[in-house]
Amino acid sequence: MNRPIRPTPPPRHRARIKMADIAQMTGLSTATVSRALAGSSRVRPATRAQVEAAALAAGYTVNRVAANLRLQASYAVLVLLPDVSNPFFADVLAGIDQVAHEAGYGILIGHTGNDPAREDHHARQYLTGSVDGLILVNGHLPASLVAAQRSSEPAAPFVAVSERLRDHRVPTVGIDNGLAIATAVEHLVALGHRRIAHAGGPLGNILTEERLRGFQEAIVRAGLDPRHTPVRHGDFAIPAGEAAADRLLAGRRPPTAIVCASDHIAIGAMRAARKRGLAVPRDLSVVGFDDIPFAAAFDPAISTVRQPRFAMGAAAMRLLLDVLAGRTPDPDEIVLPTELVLRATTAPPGD
Amino acid sequence: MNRPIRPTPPPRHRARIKMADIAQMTGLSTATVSRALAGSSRVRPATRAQVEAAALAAGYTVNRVAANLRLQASYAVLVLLPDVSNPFFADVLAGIDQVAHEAGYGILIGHTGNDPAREDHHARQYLTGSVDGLILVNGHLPASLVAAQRSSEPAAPFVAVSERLRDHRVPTVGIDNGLAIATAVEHLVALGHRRIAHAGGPLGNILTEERLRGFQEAIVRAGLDPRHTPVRHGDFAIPAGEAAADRLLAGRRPPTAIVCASDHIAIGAMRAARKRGLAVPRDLSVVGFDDIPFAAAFDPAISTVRQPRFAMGAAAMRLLLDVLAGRTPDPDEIVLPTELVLRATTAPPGD
DNA sequence: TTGTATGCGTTATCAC
DNA sequence: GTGATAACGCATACAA
Repeated sequence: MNRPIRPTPPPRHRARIKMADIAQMTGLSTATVSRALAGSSRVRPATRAQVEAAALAAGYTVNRVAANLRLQASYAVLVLLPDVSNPFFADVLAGIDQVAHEAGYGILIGHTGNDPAREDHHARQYLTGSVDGLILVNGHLPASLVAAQRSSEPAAPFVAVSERLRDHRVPTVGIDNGLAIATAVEHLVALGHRRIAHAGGPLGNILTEERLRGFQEAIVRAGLDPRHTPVRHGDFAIPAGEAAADRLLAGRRPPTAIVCASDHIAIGAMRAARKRGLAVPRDLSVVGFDDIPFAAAFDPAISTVRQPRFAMGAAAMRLLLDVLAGRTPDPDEIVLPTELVLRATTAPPGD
Repeated sequence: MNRPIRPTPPPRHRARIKMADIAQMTGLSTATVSRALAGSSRVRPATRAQVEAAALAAGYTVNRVAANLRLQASYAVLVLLPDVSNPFFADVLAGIDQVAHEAGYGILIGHTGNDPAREDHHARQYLTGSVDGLILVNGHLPASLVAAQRSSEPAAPFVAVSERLRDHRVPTVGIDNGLAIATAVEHLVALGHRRIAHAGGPLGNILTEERLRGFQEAIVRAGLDPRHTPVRHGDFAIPAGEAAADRLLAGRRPPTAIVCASDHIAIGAMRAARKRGLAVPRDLSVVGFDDIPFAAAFDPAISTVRQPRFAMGAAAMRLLLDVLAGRTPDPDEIVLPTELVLRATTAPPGD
């Protein structure tokens, strides 16, 4: 049991002014003050103005905690991110934020660092009142939610983005990873490449598996010899890409193109190529995945698979709003289209 | 007045189990259940075990909203970020997170998008109970906090990181921007550069001004001719860096080195150089600022000023803990050391 | 060691 | 259109 630690005794800084104070100042009841502040139509305009003036003068703001307790809702959702620094998430967040804002919801971001304990902590902590729902971005299903979801009870208020959850029926928005990779492979094949490698993500990851399968199927469809289409796995980061490419390029007949599972991997692959004196794209073509902002800034600018990040976030929030409103989302799995962005890292094979 | 919009009526999904239920299940009072769950020493071990078993079986978790209302504290802090995607913030967050975690606090992240309205919204919304304090990272002082801070009242529970707040006495942790830039200039001077330019951040920004001043003072100290040390301003992003360098390099006697106010600006500057057929560092030396993760991955690897991001976050959280504990932080302005990281974008001038 | 009762600051129901 | 009051779920002072 992880027991809440209560650290320092909470020393109040300055008695916060409350609704009763405003009521007293205006000579009204808290009921009327509440109604006026909430924008109820059942309060005389003059009264409302008076209340608003008093609140402004006193610097009063409704205590959300008390209101939430009474309302049994917070109009806020928690977005669980494994790693806030990943530029991939920025636009997803923006999409979530926009839809949430329009619907009168606020968003909070929880950083889990891929730590299941953190995920669980956040989920437990905030799902008991502080937020109305959860959006899981590329994360795992917090353990405390698994139990709830396993039973055939009404859907808990959460949805997943990007990474489909294994073995759980959770509303999800994502992309067709297999198709996206296949598009990249087909582009390289059309360019004349016959020895195409894949630098994939971590094994065990669903995205990795979908991309790997898409790669292999595209290779088969193109009639390429699987012996010349090697695959290496690592995580999604730069060093892993460099390591993967190091090994991929070390063979007797190295690939002329590498399809990567992330832009970071692509950057690592280009480092490896450079070390060997290989020029991109002349000696080696590289395709990334995600189209992070840096992809276009890199030298050479990276050809990559663009994910509709903003739309993914927006769709996820809409899904969550459905769940929160008690509707069962239909469809509950949304697949958004990707786009192959051709820049400067792909060219016909040199030899 | 921005009146709270209350969107859909909050349909409860499933009557949440509460402490009274656990009390009933165990035949104890809610008081004892509460004590057992809170880890009070004044409860018999057997009783505690019984309560924990029941809670576990029922999947019960304490309702934080109710507890917070009662405790008048949430043991959570809100970190306000202008832009979650900026890789600069990741380590700062990690530093905050670690110290917070050790002290029994949780952190929530608010994304403001540099929108004062958002900042204010977050500040008001969450400072009324949902969180105990605020950490402003590189942001502005939310309007609703300005009033509180202006008066000579006890410090409101918030601190600032990175960007010093103008005209307000707020505990702050940052770096010596002027010194940092000066170090870069001195390095270039030692290399033999005499025509050094500065591609700065947005005017009006405190960081920009400190860096600019540091640049100019270092130039004077080195005895360089100010006519050969031009300055351009833009925002901190890549395109601005490219534009600035475009103009800087267009003169009759262009600079042989550019000191940039961010790594992004440096990347933009290198694009501009490339367009003109200038090789970095042979024809142009470039120094960035921040040492974002990409700086080392870039080709060529960027020489840059490293900020102690993790330490900055950790120090900020410690400062906030002081304020939350009712202590007046001393010192209330912490300046952490930077480090010039030499990589592959600086060399003696070519001509 | 445990139970009873009260209040944290709101909002909603019901009177008026 | 406004006021009194109960209830949201929990933690603690006080009693036992």
